[in-house]
Amino acid sequence: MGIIRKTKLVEALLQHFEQHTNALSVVNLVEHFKGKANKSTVYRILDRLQDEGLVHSFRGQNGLTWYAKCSTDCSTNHHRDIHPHFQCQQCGKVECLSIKIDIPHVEARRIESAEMFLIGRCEECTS
Amino acid sequence: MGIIRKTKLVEALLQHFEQHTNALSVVNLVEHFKGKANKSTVYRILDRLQDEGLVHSFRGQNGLTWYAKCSTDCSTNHHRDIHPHFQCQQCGKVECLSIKIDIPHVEARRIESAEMFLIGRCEECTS
DNA sequence: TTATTAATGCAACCCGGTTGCAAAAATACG
DNA sequence: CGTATTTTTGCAACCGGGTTGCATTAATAA
Repeated sequence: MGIIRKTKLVEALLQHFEQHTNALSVVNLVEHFKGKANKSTVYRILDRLQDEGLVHSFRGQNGLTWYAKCSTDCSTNHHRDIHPHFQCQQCGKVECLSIKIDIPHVEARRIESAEMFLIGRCEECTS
Repeated sequence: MGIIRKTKLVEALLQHFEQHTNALSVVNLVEHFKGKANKSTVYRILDRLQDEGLVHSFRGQNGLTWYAKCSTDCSTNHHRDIHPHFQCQQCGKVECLSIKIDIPHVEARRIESAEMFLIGRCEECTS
């Protein structure tokens, strides 16, 4: 009854996520699987993996979509994980930061989720 | 020597921002000025206004671009204002929150800027 | 093994945003 | 004020990330 089928491409994508701790942009993924998978297929597999709670997505610098492997505390129904994402403006890599961000309490508004995107320099690129 | 010219459209856009305290999506602006201004022109004026430090932009829910009037503490060279943005998931309105977000210190990374986007319900939409 | 259902490829499409260029509007200047 | 200069604008075409409908193919169920 597994509603998501383990096709070759699904396996390939999952394996790719295992091998890359950093986040991956959809554009890169489409490029990487060019010839092996159709663009639409990549998009649809990512959707499914996100529905399954295996990966999560967020938007980066130019409104581009990024995906990263979910950590253990990222369950199926509890998306939009409450951790910030970081991009190094030098080398361009994007990663999940394993710290909790505190969601501000705002008067007269009920906050239900929050996204934080940090831009800076990673250790390697700090000269 | 004002490097930005005060054309009718620039005035119109500025006035529009005066009248709307909430943030405005570019899509809405283009729609609103349809017939009076070309799409490209709207984009270009917004760019210029941002360069002048009169408005600032950020990305909302679907990677769409939003603009809002800069507050007094938002100077020309100090962009990407350190305040969070909020969108009501019920009525869709987007606004700047006049609270400071504390940028987390992250080990082995130099953080240079941060963006926070909050999703929830505004007072009117909280039943 | 076959029937069923989900996944894939393809091609066309959608839409937010950008660009090159000629025409029009602002500003500078004599 | 009138002209030269520079910035803006409109237009039309384009770019690219992302989506969709549909027929074909691959997984799973039975």
